Amino acid sequence: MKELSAIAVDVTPPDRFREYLGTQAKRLTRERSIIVDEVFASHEHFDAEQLVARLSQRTDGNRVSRSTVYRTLAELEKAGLLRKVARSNDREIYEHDYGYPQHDHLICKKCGELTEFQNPELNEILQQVAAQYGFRMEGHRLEVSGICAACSRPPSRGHRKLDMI
Amino acid sequence: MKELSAIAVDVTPPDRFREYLGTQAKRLTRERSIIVDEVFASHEHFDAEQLVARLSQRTDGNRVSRSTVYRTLAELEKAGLLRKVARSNDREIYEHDYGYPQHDHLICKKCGELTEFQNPELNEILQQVAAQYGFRMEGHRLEVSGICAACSRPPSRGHRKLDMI
DNA sequence: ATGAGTGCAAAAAGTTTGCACCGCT
DNA sequence: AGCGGTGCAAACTTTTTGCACTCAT
Repeated sequence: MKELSAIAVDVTPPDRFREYLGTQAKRLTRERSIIVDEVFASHEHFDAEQLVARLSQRTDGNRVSRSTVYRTLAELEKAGLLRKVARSNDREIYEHDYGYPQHDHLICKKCGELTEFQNPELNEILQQVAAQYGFRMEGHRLEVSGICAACSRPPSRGHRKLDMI
Repeated sequence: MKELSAIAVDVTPPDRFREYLGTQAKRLTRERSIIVDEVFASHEHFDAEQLVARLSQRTDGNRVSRSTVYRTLAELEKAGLLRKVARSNDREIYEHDYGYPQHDHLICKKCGELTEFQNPELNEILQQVAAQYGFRMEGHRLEVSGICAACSRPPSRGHRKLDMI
């Protein structure tokens, strides 16, 4: 995935999660730690199934069940650590929502690549529109679809993650 | 739903659908006609289940099965008559994509209301961004989430379609 | 101890599909 | 005739949930 650079963060994701859980009288269990570590090991977009695949097949003591993955993803979302960015192949796609700048995505219809981009004007415009409708904006989700640069040069058959039939 | 005004259309949806079907060696059956008529009877956002409910309970000769509704929605999408605008309550929400201006939506988290808005600058910005990344933009989906004007005045308990628990 | 959390299997919910029959062209 | 379309029920996918057991605090 093409990504923007990270922002300096004072508190690490695990810390922030613990913090959030504390306010909810919830516990930071071994399973939840494993999940946070795995999720924040790299700034990749992912879906629940991919995470389940990685965590439920571990043979050591770090295995986590499918149910717990789903339940924890929901907590991480509430904690502001993750957010759903898009939906692809009938699955919700998650990304880090902590320690990274606000941004939107270009989604290639051919290879599925998600490219992040930032545009300050965009938010200004949305603020204006919301104000105009008396709408209290809390967030947005913008997916620009089309064909990415790599896939636009067909001769070399550059970039086809989606060849899976 | 709050909506924008219609654009003058030369060809009616049924005509356009027939046209499309022709190019695909497909047929405009009685069932498909019933569905197009129902779908374009009003400019409302809807999901498959709502359409199924309306069409599968008819007692006269105009009943259409669930399968056919799903299959035809897919055709209407390919024909450029409908598009998925959002996902609400785990269902895809459709709207007319023919005879109506391009626009985006404000989605109220409380009542679920979809409000359409138009902003020319938005598209310009996306064009620029796409160009910058060598991305061939084909479309976009923008959902602005927050609280609508009606739901922002809680005392009167104005507007709560989602009170369904 | 005590109530939150986990894993499992079963259940939901939305959507898709195999198949036998139907009906345009 | 031939092929596309329909309806039904069963299958599938992703996500959620009931329950008995486990464990963090």
